[in-house]
Amino acid sequence: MTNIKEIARRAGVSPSTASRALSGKGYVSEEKKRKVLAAAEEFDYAPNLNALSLKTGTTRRLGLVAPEFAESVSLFTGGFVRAAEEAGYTVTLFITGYDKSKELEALEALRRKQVDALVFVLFQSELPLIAPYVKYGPIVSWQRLVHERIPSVFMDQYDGYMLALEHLYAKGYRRICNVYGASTRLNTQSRIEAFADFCRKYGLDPGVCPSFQNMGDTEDGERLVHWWLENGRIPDAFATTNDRVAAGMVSEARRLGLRIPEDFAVCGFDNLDFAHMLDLTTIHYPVDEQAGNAFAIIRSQIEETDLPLKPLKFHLVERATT
Amino acid sequence: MTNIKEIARRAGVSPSTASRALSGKGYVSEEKKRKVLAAAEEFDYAPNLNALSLKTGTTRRLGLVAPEFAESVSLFTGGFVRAAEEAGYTVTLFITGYDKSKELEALEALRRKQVDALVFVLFQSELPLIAPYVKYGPIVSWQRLVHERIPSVFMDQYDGYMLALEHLYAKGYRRICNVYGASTRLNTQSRIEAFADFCRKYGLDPGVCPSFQNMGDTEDGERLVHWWLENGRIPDAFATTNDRVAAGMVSEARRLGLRIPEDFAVCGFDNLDFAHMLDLTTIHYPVDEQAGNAFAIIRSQIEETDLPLKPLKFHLVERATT
DNA sequence: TTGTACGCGTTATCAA
DNA sequence: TTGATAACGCGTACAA
Repeated sequence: MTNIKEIARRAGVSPSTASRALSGKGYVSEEKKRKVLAAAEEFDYAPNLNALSLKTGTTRRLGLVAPEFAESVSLFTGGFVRAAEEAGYTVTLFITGYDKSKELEALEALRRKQVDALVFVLFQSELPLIAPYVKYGPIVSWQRLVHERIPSVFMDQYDGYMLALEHLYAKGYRRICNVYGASTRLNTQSRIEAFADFCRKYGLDPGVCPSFQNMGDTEDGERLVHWWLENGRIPDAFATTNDRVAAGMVSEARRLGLRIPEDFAVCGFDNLDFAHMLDLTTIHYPVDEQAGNAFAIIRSQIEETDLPLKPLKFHLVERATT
Repeated sequence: MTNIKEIARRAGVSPSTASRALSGKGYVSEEKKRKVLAAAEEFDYAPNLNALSLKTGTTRRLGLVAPEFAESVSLFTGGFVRAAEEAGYTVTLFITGYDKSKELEALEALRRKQVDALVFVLFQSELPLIAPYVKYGPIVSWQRLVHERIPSVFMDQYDGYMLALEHLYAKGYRRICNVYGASTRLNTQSRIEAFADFCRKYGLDPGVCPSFQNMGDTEDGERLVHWWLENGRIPDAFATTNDRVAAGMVSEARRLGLRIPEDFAVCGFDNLDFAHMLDLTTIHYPVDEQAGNAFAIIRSQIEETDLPLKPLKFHLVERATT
């Protein structure tokens, strides 16, 4: 509505004096300062942020790119936005629906200076397509990846998965079935390594149960229960991709009258909201703090400082399914 | 990086010709157009959105204000962002943590033209404080409220709650206990009315069970089970605030060895993610489409058109707890 | 069909 | 201590 010129006119000073009075930078006599502030108050003045952005070339706005908005993504988003707001940044959301062209739109927003930086929850596009955009501003990834210019705040799931396996071993389970996620993911590789090391450590036969890959949904978990019934009931415990799969197993088992953990044990991963309600043993990891670290990295790059990152740790949440 | 002036110089034309060539508006000879586009390509030109925003006074950016990101709020957010992106708008997030001053920051963002409009998931502040800001841009609410200038996309829970009650009645339950949410909410009032009408319709005594108010957490649900055990096991069914309370009841009952629905029935509300996993009977309502309507209202106001709103309906999701 | 000049709102620079 | 001027990047009215 009213701009600084108007305020200056009303206060009987020049725009630059008004600017100084309002920003508190530079010399202004007490009297004029008073007048300017009074005029600003009276005529409901508020600086136009777009003008500021144009002038400074910076927006104090960050973009967050996610394929969808559910579960741990909203946790991450919440953590990121809170960290950002605390430092006076604002966050704009880009939901891609796993569509590469939408990812490109977010990258273009960076290029066109709508945001100062981007966090990717997940990449759909190939890295070589993304990488050139770092010249327009910092890009950080939650998804685990290795790239010179694109830092990632992932946690190596080797440790977390080992925690699950050790727990199952301590509880007496010896025929553990691994239910892995997408086979292309580095996380899956880490888990496979963890299992190999685990078997070596305790002298277990890794081939006693088959493993599954590319599992991720509740429905996958439900199917696993039927597989278990129809294939000799071999595994006595399942270490699963995530809580969704675990939840599918637990609820389907319940429907079929099976008993957990007597018939078989289930250990989830993520510690989502519903894990508590299902009394699901699971592995918790600090999504919030990963988000905080993502912001810290971005801020360090933007403000050319060097903010410390929080160390991150998995921990076991023991409930009723093991 | 490179601006339109630079491109014009490289292409040997004036900035305005370059602008016309790039935007496709106005007359430009084919040859110069080609040259300009080639130069733009070569020198990696991308229009600066801040300059555009300054010039047009509009950002094509909307603000979404929520106290936190969990459950149905993330559903709503997802729906809203998708609708907005489809129409070429972008969404900036404001998380208040139930802090009024944070709400004010979002309102100030509107005033300072960082966003063109705001959606509030929930108001913490008093309405008279919010209302004046509509002069800076459209404000829409998800929360139910009545205000001349601030439309709301709420659904009257009378219908939804009646659906739950009718279902419980049809299943043979006659001693229904109402577990309400915050007593100040209009939704609670609607539910109370629904229950009164329901009792009248079937000639039931509304006082056969006590009602509860201000219930909303899982823990509240857990406590209710203990109340039921210690107070004569009177109600044969619970109609609850939301799925959280219902989930608390169901899982606590399970832990205590009670049987649902034999000992008592439970009907939730919201149909959240975990309702499926707990096999919870509940009332579903289309959060997504409410979000779509919120966006439609905003867009109608901004673009001065008149977009149609989708009609919204509750429906019962019958599962194993009734 | 093209180019010049101006304004969007702000602040930094510099001269007074 | 103050004010005129320029500049951020763009679009566009208007003149040529």
